[in-house]
Amino acid sequence: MHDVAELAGVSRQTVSRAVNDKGEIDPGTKARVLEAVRTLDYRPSRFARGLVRKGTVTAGLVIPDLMNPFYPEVAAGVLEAAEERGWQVVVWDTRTDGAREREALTVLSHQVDAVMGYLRNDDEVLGRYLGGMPLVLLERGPEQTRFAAVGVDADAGLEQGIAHLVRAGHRRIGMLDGDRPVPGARRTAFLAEARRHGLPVDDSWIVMSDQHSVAGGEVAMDRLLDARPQVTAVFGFNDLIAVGAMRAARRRGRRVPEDLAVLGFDGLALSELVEPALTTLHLDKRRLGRLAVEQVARLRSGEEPLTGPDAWLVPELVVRASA
Amino acid sequence: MHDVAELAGVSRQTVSRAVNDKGEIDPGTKARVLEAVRTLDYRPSRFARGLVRKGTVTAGLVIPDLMNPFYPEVAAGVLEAAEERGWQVVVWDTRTDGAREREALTVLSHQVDAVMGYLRNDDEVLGRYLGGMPLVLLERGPEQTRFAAVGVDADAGLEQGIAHLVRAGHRRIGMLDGDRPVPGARRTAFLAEARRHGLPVDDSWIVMSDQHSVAGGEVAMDRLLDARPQVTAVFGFNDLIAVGAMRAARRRGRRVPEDLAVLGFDGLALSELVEPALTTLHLDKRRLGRLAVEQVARLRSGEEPLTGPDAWLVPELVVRASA
DNA sequence: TTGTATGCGTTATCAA
DNA sequence: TTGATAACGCATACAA
Repeated sequence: MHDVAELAGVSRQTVSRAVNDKGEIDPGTKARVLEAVRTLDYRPSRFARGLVRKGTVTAGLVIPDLMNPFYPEVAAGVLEAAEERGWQVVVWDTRTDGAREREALTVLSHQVDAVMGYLRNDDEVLGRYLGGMPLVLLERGPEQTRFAAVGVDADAGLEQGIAHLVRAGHRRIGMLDGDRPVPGARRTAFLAEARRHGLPVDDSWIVMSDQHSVAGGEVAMDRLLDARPQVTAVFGFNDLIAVGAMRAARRRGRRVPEDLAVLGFDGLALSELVEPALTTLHLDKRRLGRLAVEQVARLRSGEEPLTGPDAWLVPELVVRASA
Repeated sequence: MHDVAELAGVSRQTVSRAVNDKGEIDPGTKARVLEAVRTLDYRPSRFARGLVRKGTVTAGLVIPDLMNPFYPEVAAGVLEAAEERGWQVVVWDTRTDGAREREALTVLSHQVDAVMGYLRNDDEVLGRYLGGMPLVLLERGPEQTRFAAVGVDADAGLEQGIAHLVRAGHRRIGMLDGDRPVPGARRTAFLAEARRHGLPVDDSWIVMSDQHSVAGGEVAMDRLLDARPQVTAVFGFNDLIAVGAMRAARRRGRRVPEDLAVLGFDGLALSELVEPALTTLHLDKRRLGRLAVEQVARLRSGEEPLTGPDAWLVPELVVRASA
């Protein structure tokens, strides 16, 4: 800025006026200044600006895997709501790696005003890396964290899902669980519903899929079919895993849904496109993202964050051909 | 910071030391300072920090639609490469809206150090909104812009694609084009290849799909089948449109690939999951994203940006069941 | 181990 | 219409 002022033969203050399109400046000098700006390729420092002009809000969004179509949709909701508030969003993909997640927090805690995201590290670790930064957790049970959170009501979802399967006559229902740091709410809800319906189902009917992907679902389904060949229906942790289950089952000669019913979770666009189309517990992922932004806003304004039903979206059973 | 220093009974300098984990500080005072930090909920201003510590780089990434699985994959590449360089990325979803895109540029030009993305506005407009900010354009032809760019070699792709269809005996080949601000390279390449092979194909065999989505592809395919019922193969602007084409064709009683061969573009994960699996011109989208980051780095360092083959990825024909 | 002085690049205030 | 001066909040060099 100093150089520009010198080249244009004015003070730095006048440079500021020209660059920011203020009034109170002679059109001639303004042109001269802008000319100097161009020749010197000068651009104002965003830091100096931010220091003196308050009001720019930047939030961090941490997600495990952009390749899983679930997260882009949540992110779309976040970006949309952030834009409406005039916020910017720095996105970080941890590729489901705890260490990378901590790195993300380290960096973001210095560079943004609040963080939201799917985080695997536990409260204690998060607190250490956060340094007082407001945090909104996605998808962590209300009693599982001291931070503000938004998430999914797995109980309500599985109540519908299992009831649907049982209504269709299934009793030997397996589950392909996702690999999560905390014992998942979906698994817990699955077992609770199984018990409630008196199904002959316990932990041995659950197989972990170490990847939240179609490939992971295929592998897991192979294992489930080996361990529990008598299974007639399977609930997938998410749609990708459920699609993998369908593929593995069909590869092994089982027809879907005749020999094996498949129920997914999330309601991805993909679920309508596979064959047979996937019956799934559909979630409003975009709304989840918007809700996260609202929680951040509450944190920032000192309001009480949302809790209970307001912060816990209920999935909706969408019945298609697979179950 | 001042308040913290006062509460802890030290100078601001000592606060800085405590907060930044420097040596040269008595453990006792450090604890006292951190205590004060906590009670006052103090967090350093990222602007003041940035002002004094150089080196934080933030890039902007502008994409048209996070819901189209193509873009998250590019974004994943961008984030990955950015992380390796220690950069942060502010993501903006324009929802394919030119005005929203200009707003993004307005904001980002003040808040980041460089911008990359899929932009519809033309060079002149971009220049006006950019204010000197370095820009890397994705997917704009080399001769179509004065900015640095990375993209896809549609010619090379369609050469393989059309040759494959012709080899299988197709001559009446239609295209479902995407709706783009500039006349698309894919369309041009499609027509050139059709001519080269002497196919009876011209603009009347091309239908615009106003949405880059499965639904858009369905609608467009309906229109194509109405206009050109004799079509035996169709090339979709992208995989989503191609999948839509398959669905429309089958809905109207045409078998794929027996009655209608379908060729996609992009190589999304989805293309393997639909039935029949989609033959497509597969693109390394993650690499595209990484390349964009490299271009930004070159721009920043004053190096010559990549051009020609280095910046233009060649798609690879992946033959599956649909064609 | 701690404090003082200085500067980072910008805008706001006020005087010229 | 312009310029001088004082913040903005922090970190670095140097002195104590």
